[in-house]
Amino acid sequence: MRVVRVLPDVAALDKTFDYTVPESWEGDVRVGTMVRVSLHGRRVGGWVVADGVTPPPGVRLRPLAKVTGWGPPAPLVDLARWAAWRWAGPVRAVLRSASPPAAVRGLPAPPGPPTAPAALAPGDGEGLAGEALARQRAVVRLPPAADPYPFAVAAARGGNALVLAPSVDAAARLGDRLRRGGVPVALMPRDWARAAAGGSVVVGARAAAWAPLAELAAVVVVDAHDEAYREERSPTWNAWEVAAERAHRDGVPCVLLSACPTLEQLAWGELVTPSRAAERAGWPVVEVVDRRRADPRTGLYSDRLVLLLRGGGRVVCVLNRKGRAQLLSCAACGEVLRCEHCQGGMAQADEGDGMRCRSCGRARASVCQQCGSARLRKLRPGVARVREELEALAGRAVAEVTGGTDDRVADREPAAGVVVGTEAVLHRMDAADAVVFLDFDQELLAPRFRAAEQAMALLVRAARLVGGRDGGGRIVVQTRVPDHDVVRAAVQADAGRLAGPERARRGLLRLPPATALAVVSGDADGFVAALGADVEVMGPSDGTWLVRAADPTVLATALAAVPRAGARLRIEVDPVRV
DNA sequence: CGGACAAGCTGA
DNA sequence: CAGCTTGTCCGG
Repeated sequence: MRVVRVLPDVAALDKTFDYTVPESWEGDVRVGTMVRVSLHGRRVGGWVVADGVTPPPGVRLRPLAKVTGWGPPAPLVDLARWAAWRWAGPVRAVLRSASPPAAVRGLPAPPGPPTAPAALAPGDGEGLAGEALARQRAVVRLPPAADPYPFAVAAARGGNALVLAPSVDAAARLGDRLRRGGVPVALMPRDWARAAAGGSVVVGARAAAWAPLAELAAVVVVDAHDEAYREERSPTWNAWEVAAERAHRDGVPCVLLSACPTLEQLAWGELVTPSRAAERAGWPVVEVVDRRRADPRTGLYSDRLVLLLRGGGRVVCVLNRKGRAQLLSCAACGEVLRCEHCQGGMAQADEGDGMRCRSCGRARASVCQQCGSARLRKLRPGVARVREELEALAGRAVAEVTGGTDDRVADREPAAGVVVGTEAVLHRMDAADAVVFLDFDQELLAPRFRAAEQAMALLVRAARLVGGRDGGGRIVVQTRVPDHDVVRAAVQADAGRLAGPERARRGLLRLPPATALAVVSGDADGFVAALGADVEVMGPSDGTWLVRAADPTVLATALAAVPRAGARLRIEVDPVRV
């Protein structure tokens, strides 16, 4: 009797169980197949994770209850195990990402060969693509305005390529272009079955790293630095790393494209750069407005900004602060307004005249706790307030975009207009004549160890809206730190200038990639206490511990060595912020 | 996870 | 001691 091992899709049950395979389903069951089984009197879904196993003696086996359909192919089941180890989470969660969104009962016939060899604009990055694909691990520092398309086409020529883009939208656009170019495309997750059938280039966002391709030919990751590639839920796997591991296992090239590759990525692969002239041409002009000597009363509004606002054209202003004012002071005595309960800073309430504590959320009237004056000064105005002030300065309508606005601004705003928003505005718009970072220091000096890389990524996003140097668009950066490595790298259109100093800083502070980190929270006292000597445990502070190891392998091994039976804890490996 | 079952608590 | 809550164990 054939026996398979099944991992049930049941939360908090990371255990496998053996079942017999009824003869009528012989051919439908293999490693990865999605099944239903009876477990403790109920029917649950799960994956076949091993075939032809010898069950432990003394258990009465039950037959599989149902074959739901196709699931991740065997090598991906193995890769899922690796990812679960690498990011210290349940295999089940990873297998879910690797499974089709709806039951797949059969695969379509693979498409024929490409209808037309995908055409490329001559010289348009094709040389660089060839150069990159000739390596097993390449990081191409592709400037913001350069087109990733030639890389996708070049990868597709070799057979079943996997192309990842940071958003579903970006993936769909790239997929459309490939399809128009005559390349058969499977867009994940919609075309899961077509991807599994082979013969197509598979294009998709984060979860497409788990696309069911057989005989992978090459991997291309577009905008590989993008944090959208990181899964937020535990296990916090990163799609570029999963795709890279996959390519490595299959012995095929993996190419990461990014205008600002992360230090992890630079450590992983071989850097391929375009010519200095090409990289320069791919960045817009970046203007620095030095605010060190600025009158504090002019606040966020430099003469340069006013000139741009009045000049017509589409101007996008970025300020990463929501609401009206995030910090207030008394105009009479100068005291900063603080919460009477927790001493946290008070923010202006979104509606009405009151204030709300940013830490504990308690509300109170807008009156100075020191002198009772009701005349307040806004120390940190938010987007809502800034919109009103920009409108007054510009003499034309200013639209506000926040995380809540979900449609694309391009669809409803005139071609020339002023838009202000949090960084979400950079995702909601396609084009602009200028992007102004009203307070870039907030990004540069943010208390997160990846702040510099994240700030650089914002500049890259902004550069996408305004285009390359010859298009005439520009980025304006208002800052009191004009000599910051990020600012200099962007001004000189040379992302490489950031890497060296940033790597040195991280090394000094023993932060990734010099070390590997995990944040452990929840019911974790026992867990962290049992961790081995090759990791360093700090904390707890605020109920979370920080675990540090020499590298990701040591970290994963140490975390995997401690049993977690029943403990309700969360482990975030490679945290974005610590 | 969720069902089964045992041990512990309460009120008459 | 029935009736209920709470805790622990276990699944093929």
